[in-house]
Amino acid sequence: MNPTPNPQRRSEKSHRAILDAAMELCVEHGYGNVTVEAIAARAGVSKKTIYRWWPTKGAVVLEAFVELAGTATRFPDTGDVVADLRTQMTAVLANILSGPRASVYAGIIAETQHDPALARELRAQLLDPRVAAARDRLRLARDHGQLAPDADVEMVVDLLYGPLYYRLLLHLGPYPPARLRAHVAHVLGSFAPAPPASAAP
Amino acid sequence: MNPTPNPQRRSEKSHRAILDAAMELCVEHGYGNVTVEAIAARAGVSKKTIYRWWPTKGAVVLEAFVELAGTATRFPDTGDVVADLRTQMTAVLANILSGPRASVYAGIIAETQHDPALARELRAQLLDPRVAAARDRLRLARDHGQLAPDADVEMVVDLLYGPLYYRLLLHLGPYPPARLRAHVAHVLGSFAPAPPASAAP
DNA sequence: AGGAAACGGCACGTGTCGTGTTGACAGTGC
DNA sequence: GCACTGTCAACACGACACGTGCCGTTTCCT
Repeated sequence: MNPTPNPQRRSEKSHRAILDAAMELCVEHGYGNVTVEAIAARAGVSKKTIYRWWPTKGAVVLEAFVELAGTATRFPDTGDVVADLRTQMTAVLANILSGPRASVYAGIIAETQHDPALARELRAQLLDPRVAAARDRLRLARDHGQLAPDADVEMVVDLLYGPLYYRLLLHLGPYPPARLRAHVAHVLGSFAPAPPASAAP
Repeated sequence: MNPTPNPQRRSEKSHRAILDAAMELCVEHGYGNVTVEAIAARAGVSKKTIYRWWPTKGAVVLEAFVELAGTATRFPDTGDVVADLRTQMTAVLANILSGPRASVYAGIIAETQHDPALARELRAQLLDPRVAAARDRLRLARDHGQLAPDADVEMVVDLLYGPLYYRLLLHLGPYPPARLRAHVAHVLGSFAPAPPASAAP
């Protein structure tokens, strides 16, 4: 079933051509209208070669996406949480959650709804590392007194990123940068440490 | 192309059987593993009959879902926004965003990523009315002084519902009821009117 | 009562999938 | 320098679901 081909003998040229062709075709025609045959044709590659290294079309496009997204979504640390989160989320919005690649990303997420293996890959390669990094950055801010000591970082991440995905996947319109600024400011402000001595339930 | 069949002559028996069969099969085998042929077979109906009244499988399942969801997602008005929102969102979570029907709903949303017509139907029949109702309820609360006068109700809705869809569609685990309570309380608390005379940017 | 129209049953052409087979080619080891 | 091993492109194939067309039958409005 799975002869596990030898990665050392893999043609890096074909590998690159396949990833490039997959991303190009998805941007041009939309994720759902791209077939494995079309990717193979554009890459000048046999369909068999694609199936040798990836289980499905979704896995191919996911790898192309991970590669693309991996570069521009790190969390800076200038000492100001609000500014740093705003910087990172602006980059995420610009590169992934809006523009021509947003619908491709949405297509991958759609595919994970009926492909558990792809869902695991999406989490393992894209989501989990970034969520962990976001939590780390928020914990750091909490330790430095920029967030309330009892702030639930998991809830913070949900509140920061949830609405972005919600609007993307439910076609509720884009998230303009100005709105993103207000969004980040409000969420983090709602977890600010109490200035003197008072608490609101 | 579209002879627009006469709704008055429609067989209500077949109509019901199709919707029931569609929902049953989706819950049993998962949205993605259900075919129009299977729905027709289970309903004791010709495939042609389904295609006469719906353009795609997604439209059939969406109608079944709208019918099911329409009953238990109204916004009560007891005077207490926090309690009312918690009540409504608990119902949404119990009936739609968790349990056996959650993955069916996720499957429909997935399909909208490459079916613009279905996306419009989803918004028109499910999302827009409920979002509008939520905004109305929040504006009422704002008028009654339970929310800050400058509270952005659109942002409130995004913060309330965004994380729920985010966790569903990205397979980040369910939203336990206790967490939902804390979530609603925090979000609405973050828009509470300032008690004496102070403002936090 | 009559006729139009929706109905169930069936068969068909299409497109995509994922696999199988073949012969050409490139890297490694003796 | 030569055989070996495994990847490569090319093509063919069966399986499956889609969406449509045609049939004779049944249902319901006028």
